[in-house]
Amino acid sequence: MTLTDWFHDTKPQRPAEATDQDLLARAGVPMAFAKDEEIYGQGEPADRIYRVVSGVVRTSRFMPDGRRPIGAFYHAGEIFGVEQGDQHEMGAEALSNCVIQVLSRDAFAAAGREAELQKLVWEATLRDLEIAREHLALLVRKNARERVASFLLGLSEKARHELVDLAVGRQDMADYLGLTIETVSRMITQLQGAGIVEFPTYRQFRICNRHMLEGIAAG
Amino acid sequence: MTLTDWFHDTKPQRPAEATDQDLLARAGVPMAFAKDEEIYGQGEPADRIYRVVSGVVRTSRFMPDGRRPIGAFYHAGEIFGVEQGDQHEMGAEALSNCVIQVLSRDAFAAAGREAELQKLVWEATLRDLEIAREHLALLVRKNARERVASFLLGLSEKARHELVDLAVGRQDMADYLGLTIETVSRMITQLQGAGIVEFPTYRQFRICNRHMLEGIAAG
DNA sequence: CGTGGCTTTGAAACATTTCAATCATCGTGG
DNA sequence: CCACGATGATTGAAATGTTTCAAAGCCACG
Repeated sequence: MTLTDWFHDTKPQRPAEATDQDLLARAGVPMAFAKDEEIYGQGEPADRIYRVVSGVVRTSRFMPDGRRPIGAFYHAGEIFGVEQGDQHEMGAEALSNCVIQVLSRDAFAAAGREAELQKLVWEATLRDLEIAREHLALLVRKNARERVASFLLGLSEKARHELVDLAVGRQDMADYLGLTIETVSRMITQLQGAGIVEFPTYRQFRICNRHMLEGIAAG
Repeated sequence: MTLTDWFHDTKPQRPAEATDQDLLARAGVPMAFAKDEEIYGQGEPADRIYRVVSGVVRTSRFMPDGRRPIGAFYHAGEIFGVEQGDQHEMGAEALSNCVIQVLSRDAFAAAGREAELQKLVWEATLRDLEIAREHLALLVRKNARERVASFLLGLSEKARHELVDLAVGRQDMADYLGLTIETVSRMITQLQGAGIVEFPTYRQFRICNRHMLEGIAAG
């Protein structure tokens, strides 16, 4: 599928998995990253494509004032690190121990898969835009309780087990949601008290009443 | 410049004006829209490309709950209405009386300018992403005063006169900034009281102390 | 001139942050 | 293996910022 095809395609676009995984899976090199390890830094050359095999990755950008707007979280199966320019606008770090499959852009070229590469870039950009817009809507319209509920719900949709791994600490949640640690903590306590979610440990939870959680998240 | 060229271009990408304007200016049909008129609706086929000649346009999306996250504001010279799918994810409306140059996508095809069209789509998407990210940073990290200051500053950069047209009412500002009308109003009063900006009328302003305004906007 | 829509202002209610203290958890070394 | 210390999470109380509700003011338009 070339970009032109893509462009004229009438169906709603979904991050396609099949072909991406093909090449990445065949030619990509699996690499392990430890928790908190940097996968690539802001400003480094963006000459590789990454796919999460396991673990959770976060992209974020450091601002002049020292604070850190977060781009997105990436979970197993998701592709990241694909950027429009040739240097990374945001850095990426492993939030947990991760296995990441890595493929250089040159490998695409070598394989004569330019078109596929373009498609990856395009899809990654669209996905980023969609994520940014949803995030925007969350920040504009939702209060603390709703934000936390949305966040947990979002995580649970990506997760494969009933017991969901938070992967991030409270500070990261707070940054992402535009709240303080303390507020996040209070909201979690509240949701837990209402029997809607359950936190066996600080970093993993289970949804007890999905319907209610969705009600809260919707506002 | 094809998309492949673009992709390999090393320079930081800026919404290019030259070629876009060429085709749009030559083949585009100028149309007038009255204030508050809908240019296209959410869900309508996205088969045209628009460029603002004069006036201000806003894109926004209606959410299930009735509220309205705003995509962006577009001023003279900017291109909008270009979308990845073939229907508009957001509607567009004229915030003031506008002149908009319109060109159908088919016209690009007819002119054998597919590549240019692709480039337009690509650039528009990148710009949207950049706007969304900046907006995100604003909402996550800034308080009411800083948000309003940033907004005014942003408008003034797009404007061509010292006396800047707001184009939007307080309600629109508030929606965009994630605040209430009243808070926006108070912040404006405050900035005015401090002699940083001046509002000769409700809908236009002048920056008296740009340096200070920038200081506030930065946080 | 009114009238209607938008804006400003005020006061009280509310949500969130801040600051401070306590508590849990986990890894480490005794 | 347990105790300890460090890190991160929770809780509380007061302060702050923002919203809400209500009223008054301003401007544009007929």
